[in-house]
Amino acid sequence: MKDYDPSTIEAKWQRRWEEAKAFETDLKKAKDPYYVLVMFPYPSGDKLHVGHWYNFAPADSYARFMRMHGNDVLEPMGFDAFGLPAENYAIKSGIHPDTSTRSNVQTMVKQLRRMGCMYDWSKMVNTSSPEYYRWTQWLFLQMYKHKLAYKKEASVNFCPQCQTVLANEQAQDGKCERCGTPITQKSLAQWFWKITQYAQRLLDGLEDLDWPDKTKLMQKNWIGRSEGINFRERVKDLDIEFEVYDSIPQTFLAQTFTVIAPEHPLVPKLVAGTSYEKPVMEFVERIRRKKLADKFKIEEEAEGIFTGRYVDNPFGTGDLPIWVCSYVLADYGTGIVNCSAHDERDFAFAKKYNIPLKVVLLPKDHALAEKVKNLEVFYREPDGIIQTPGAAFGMTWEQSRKRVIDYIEMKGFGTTRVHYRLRDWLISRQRYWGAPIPIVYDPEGNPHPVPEKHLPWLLPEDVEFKPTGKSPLTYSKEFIKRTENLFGKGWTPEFDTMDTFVCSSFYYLMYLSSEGFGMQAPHFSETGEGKGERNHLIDPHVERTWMPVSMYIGGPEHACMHLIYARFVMMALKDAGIVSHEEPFQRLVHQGLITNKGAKMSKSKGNVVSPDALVERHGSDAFRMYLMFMGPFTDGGDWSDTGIKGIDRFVQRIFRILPEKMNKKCEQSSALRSGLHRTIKKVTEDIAALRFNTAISALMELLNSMERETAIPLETALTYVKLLAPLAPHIAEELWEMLGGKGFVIDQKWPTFDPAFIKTDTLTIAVQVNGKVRGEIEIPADASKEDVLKAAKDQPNVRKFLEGHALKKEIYVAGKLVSLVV
RNA sequence: GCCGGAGUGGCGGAAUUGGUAGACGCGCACGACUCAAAAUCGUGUGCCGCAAGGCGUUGAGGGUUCGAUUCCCUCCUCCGGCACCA
Repeated sequence: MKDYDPSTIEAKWQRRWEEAKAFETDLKKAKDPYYVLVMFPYPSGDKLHVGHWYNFAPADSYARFMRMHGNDVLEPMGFDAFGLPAENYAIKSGIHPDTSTRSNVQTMVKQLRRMGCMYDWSKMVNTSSPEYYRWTQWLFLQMYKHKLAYKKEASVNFCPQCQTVLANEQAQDGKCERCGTPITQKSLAQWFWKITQYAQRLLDGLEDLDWPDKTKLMQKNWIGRSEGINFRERVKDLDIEFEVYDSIPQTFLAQTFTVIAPEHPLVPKLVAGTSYEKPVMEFVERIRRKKLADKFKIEEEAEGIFTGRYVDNPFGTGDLPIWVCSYVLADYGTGIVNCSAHDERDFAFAKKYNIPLKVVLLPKDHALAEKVKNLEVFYREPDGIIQTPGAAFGMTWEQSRKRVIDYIEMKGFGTTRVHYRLRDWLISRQRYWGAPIPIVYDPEGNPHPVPEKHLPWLLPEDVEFKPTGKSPLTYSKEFIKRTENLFGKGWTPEFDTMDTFVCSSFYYLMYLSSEGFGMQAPHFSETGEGKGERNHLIDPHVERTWMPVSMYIGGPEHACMHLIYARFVMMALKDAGIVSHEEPFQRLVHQGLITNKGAKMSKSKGNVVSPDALVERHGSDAFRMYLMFMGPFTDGGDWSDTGIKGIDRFVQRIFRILPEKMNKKCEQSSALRSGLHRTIKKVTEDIAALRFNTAISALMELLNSMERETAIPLETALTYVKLLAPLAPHIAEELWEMLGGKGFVIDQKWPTFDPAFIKTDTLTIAVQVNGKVRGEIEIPADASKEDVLKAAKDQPNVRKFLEGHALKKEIYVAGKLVSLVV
């Protein structure tokens, strides 16, 4: 028997699959659509690494498993090709991002093909191709049309390294999501998408999604729904009213001052024409400058200045001085907050500026209570006791909440309101390698959408890549000339491009779009270009049948970025009547992260592991099975190739034992039959739950027992090959052919098990005495409880431990064990 | 600080409506084959014991139970997320 030689056999089956167009899915004819999607990769110069394999290969095994269950499976692949790395590479090397991206895509497609996954390459997408970003721009126009896109000046996150603004979601831990540089705050006019309008729907929708609880919780926290009171208040001596948001209204009688954000438009009005105007406006300007100069760090100590104005406090607890204060957020709540002794920051701020405080909550502990009363220590605990006279007196902080809210509403001081932490999505980027925002400005500076007939609104070529804080597109003469030619003299284009997360917020629809109505037949090209022109984003029939994505697999790092943007865009498209579903991804699974020496693989750390050499030596099947066998798919782990040998041996043994032991005439032994059905059950359940590691170990166990048989019937061998097919597709096809199977094994029906065959005639029961295992007994499967207990007590070693003791209790767990207590 | 998750042999890991902890694999040791090595195959692999058998054990400590990796409490360590959101 020859050894299994992956290089020839894998190439052979990849060719056969392709010739038969085995993995091209007819979207319109599908009866049982099942959409398996992995988060599409960035076409980086690092090429395909072990992490991609760890993600893609199990996803493919699952897709194959679903196909063998009779589903019409779509498993597409594409590239999230816009973005900073290609542009940074261009700055360094002078090579145009389009050139390097095309070449990277070509290399990666080649590598991906060698994996032998069921990718339907006819549907490939590349977000940087004009055929694709035409739709990214179309999406922008839809958002603009439905008043979900707007431009405003706001304090935004800015990365001094990348020289661009970033969305809230991309400022992680105060650092740039891409390069790790500390983020600064800057006030700039930028384009936003109104994701906040969907806050409640994004929250409610989570309920019915089959997603990891952790991810749902992260989105929930990110949306940050908070219920509280909006107080209506008046400025004393001025005809100005405003609202103040308070999510913990229990303190309202303790409030002694009010703070307002420096950027708040009310600030100038408060101080206009008074002696406070000059110092206050200087203070505001100083904070603004700090933000402009990238020097404003949020963790710095709070600063503030008195405005000379007071709130005409309706509660009758005295007027509240109004302070401008650096720690107040302009875009959360109303930008104005009432302060009390029972908030830690307010407490510190008041002490710093000698603002009077009032205590309304005391701990039960007397010594501590004295300190709290004397304002020596800050205090706020759920079990603190309310001291203010009235309905809430004597209640705990926690209990009093509802009572206080009812009282406030009854008195008409304010009304309950809901606020969200979620901010609008900042989509402008001052970078080159992205989809240009399809907006032009008239000579007065008013924005106008670029008409759809001019899409794609092409990304100009004649630019300067160097990041200067100015959008690279401003250097393009062609871009400016193009705008003036089309719209008239003095018109200028928007120079910013869109966040790449816009491109990826709807790509799952683009995979489905290549066969829609009114579109030319698609054709595949190495770069993913060449999709025909069409008038609709997606065929409604195809969208109805194929959405939402049945199984979506990707990293957990996207929980509050891509995964929330995509949901928002889908909802907006639904409201615009473009799609019928509200949620894009029904089931979501996060693969684990593969690290190297404990660190995330990255080019800068130089610890990226290339799979190419291992695939060359052991084959795609062995390598993917090794990755799946390492541990649970959702766990990941530190990279090591020790142990791939075990899978290599397994593969070679399958290839040897199956043909060697197969005997068409032999009978199936009852032990083998039982083992086979047990394995079918285990493998079926495990793959369905993405527990590939235990599915593989079950197949190893069955192989071990088959090896002990003198011969195995053909049917058993064929069933084994089918069970193997999702996990090791090439070997399975080869064996299927060798054993005389018809067609592709991937087109066979998945085996089913018969519970009757799993049962065995005798069972082994453990016998415990006082909780310790003292022996084992063999019993017939249908033995009665009495017989089992009798046999247990007769077991010689058990008897030894029972002698001389009175039996207190006897427990029989059917089919498992007997527990005796003396 | 707040919210999650996880700690099992030399290693990756298996087993949870509470029921024989360590499946499967790696590594290691010994043996077979070989002039030899690699590959392959066999046996063993928590501790004591030739064995029968005994003892121990799932981060630490306590609790519930006939029985706890699994449930409860306290603590330790690690990982992930959020963090001037009033």
